[in-house]
Amino acid sequence: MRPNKRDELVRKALQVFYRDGFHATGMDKLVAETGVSKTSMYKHFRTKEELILAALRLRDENFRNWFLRRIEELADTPAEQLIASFDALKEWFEEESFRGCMFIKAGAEYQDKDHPIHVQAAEHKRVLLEYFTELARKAGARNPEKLGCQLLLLKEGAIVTAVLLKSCDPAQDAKEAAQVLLDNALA
Amino acid sequence: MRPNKRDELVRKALQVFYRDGFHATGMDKLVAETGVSKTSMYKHFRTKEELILAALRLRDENFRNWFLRRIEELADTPAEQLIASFDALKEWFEEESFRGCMFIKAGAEYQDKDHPIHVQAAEHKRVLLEYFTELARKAGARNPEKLGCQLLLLKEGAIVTAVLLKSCDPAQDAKEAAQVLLDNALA
DNA sequence: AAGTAAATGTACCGATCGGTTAACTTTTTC
DNA sequence: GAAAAAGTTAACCGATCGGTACATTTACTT
Repeated sequence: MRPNKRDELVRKALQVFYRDGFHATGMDKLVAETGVSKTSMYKHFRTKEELILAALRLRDENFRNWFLRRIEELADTPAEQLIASFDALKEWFEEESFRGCMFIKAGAEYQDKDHPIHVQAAEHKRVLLEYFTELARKAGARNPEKLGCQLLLLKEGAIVTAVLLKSCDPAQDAKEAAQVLLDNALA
Repeated sequence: MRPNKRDELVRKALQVFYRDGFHATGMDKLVAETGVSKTSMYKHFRTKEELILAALRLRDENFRNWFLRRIEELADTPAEQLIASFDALKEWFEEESFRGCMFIKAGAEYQDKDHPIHVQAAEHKRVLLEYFTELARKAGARNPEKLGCQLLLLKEGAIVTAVLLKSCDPAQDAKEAAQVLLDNALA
């Protein structure tokens, strides 16, 4: 049971789950797309749920790595970084493979608040909220918790709007809104 | 094929789809919960997709009826109504049966932009965007399209955050953010 | 009351669901 | 180089998927 084989399976599963959804993706499809046999798959992951959780962990790592790094590349000060995060979002939306937020979708397909998949999706959002809040604090916002949450609302709203509406430019509108909220929180 | 029977089936299907999701809800479960036979169900709806579309239409009607009416009850002027919409949202979030936005979930489970279910979910959001934009115009906003979209972002973000995070109060934070954006758009 | 058309229920279709059994290769260990 | 351990395979499990065929019951027309 080579660990790199397992990683490869998680990577591929992540792709397919993100593209096609969780319930809509059967283990047989995963097995066919990875080229591995079903028994091998179940040697690496005891259940489909365990595979989904592994895929979500990888997604969390990949996305946060990319998002935070990109923000730091785009801006230097905390205040500028809060705004730049919406430029990073825009880049994400414009990727051909963009299909919305995997954790929103996970939370939507597994709605029970005690379900491990729901819990893990919530954890991802909680960490991002902390990141925004910390940046807001460093930027000197009057109420960093509130500003952090408000910017998170804009980010989440922009994501679901980018999925459903092509008429408007949610990343740009969210960025301008963020600027107004930030100015207000600093004044 | 009494039309009221059909309506009753759609009502029940809406409940179950909203509670358990689309892919996770089989026609057999629907048939069991409605007490009708499978053949009858398929006399009313040629496919599961047709039933889902009917349920979404009903949801669109129900939600918009409630939301717009509640906003008008809560406030008189367009500017106040834009803000009051977040009080209405808060009431929705606090309902025991609240499970997020059915159209976000539909768009998440049927991601193909040409899929009828995705199209109908997008249409719901488009209509709400128009509503916000029209209110923004009547309120005298400098750029009503932009303000309308920004308030929609706050609304959508508040919904997905209400589903995933219990730590913060998304409706309240969204309301205060909306007030800041509105003031800024009127100044 | 007879005829008929709509509505219903039972039983079933092939395909796929998540998951397992048992035999077979490959690799590791001594 | 043989035995044990690990990894892989095809075939299969009962349950459920969306959807149908067909016989039966209900309701309306005349």
